[in-house]
Amino acid sequence: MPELPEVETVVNSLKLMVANQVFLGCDIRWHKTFVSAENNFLKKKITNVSRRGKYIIIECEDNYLVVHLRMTGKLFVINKQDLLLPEHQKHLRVSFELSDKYLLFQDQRKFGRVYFCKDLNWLEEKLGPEPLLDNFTVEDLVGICKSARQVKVLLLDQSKIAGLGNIYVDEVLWYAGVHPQTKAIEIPLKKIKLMHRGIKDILQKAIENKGTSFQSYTFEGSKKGGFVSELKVFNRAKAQCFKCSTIITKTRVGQRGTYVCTVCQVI
DNA sequence: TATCCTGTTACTTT
DNA sequence: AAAAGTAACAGGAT
Repeated sequence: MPELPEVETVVNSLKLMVANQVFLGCDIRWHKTFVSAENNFLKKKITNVSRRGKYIIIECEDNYLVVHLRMTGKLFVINKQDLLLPEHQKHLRVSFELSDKYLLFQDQRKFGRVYFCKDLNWLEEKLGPEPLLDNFTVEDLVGICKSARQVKVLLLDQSKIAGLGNIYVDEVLWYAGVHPQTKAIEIPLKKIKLMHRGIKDILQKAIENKGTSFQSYTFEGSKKGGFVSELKVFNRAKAQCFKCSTIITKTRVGQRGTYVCTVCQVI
């Protein structure tokens, strides 16, 4: 479910609710979810919540709690008296007791992870640039595209560019008129510029709509993002292309379901 | 009932 | 370097 815009939405809502709250307790219900050996964040105050790629970073004084939602993770805050409600206990993997709230991590498929760490170097080492920062330029994208890999697979590689997932890569490539199986090195500069524009604009618009909710993604427990109605190709198999009316087809690229207009997006 | 599908990532093999 | 396969999981759709 969650790509950059969804993670950003979760971070924005969390920020307001957990600022200055202190970690009082931690209840790990599914052992594999909490990866780190250390966990001495108890008694520490939450000083900031931010995002790097698809990772949520909860800063507590000089330490960090890092959360990756993977496919079905949900991270949200509830009032203390609501902990035992069935909808909160369902798929609950970790609960953190805060000063006057609970921070819950639910995860149906158990792929999500929570890390405790003393620095973020390991994240910086594995993640490419943040696409929404002004310092992510067309030249950066040109550099990334100096590769013979299929462009969709390349854009999904978090070490090349951070935050894009299956939905937004398909949207960007449709916007730019690039077929997902094009070898990146063969994409003309003109289209790389369009991809760059698409990455910035589509992610930004998705954030404004609080993300794309298909099956499981929600924020603040159960609120849904509204970007589904703005999608141009993703999940539109057998529907008409908004540019040329051709029927959108679904294929597989890099083992991922991929939506494409074979007329607008040529290799 | 059985099989296939899913918005992620890490690891191994080819 | 790139591609392909597998694995981690649960549950909805076909």
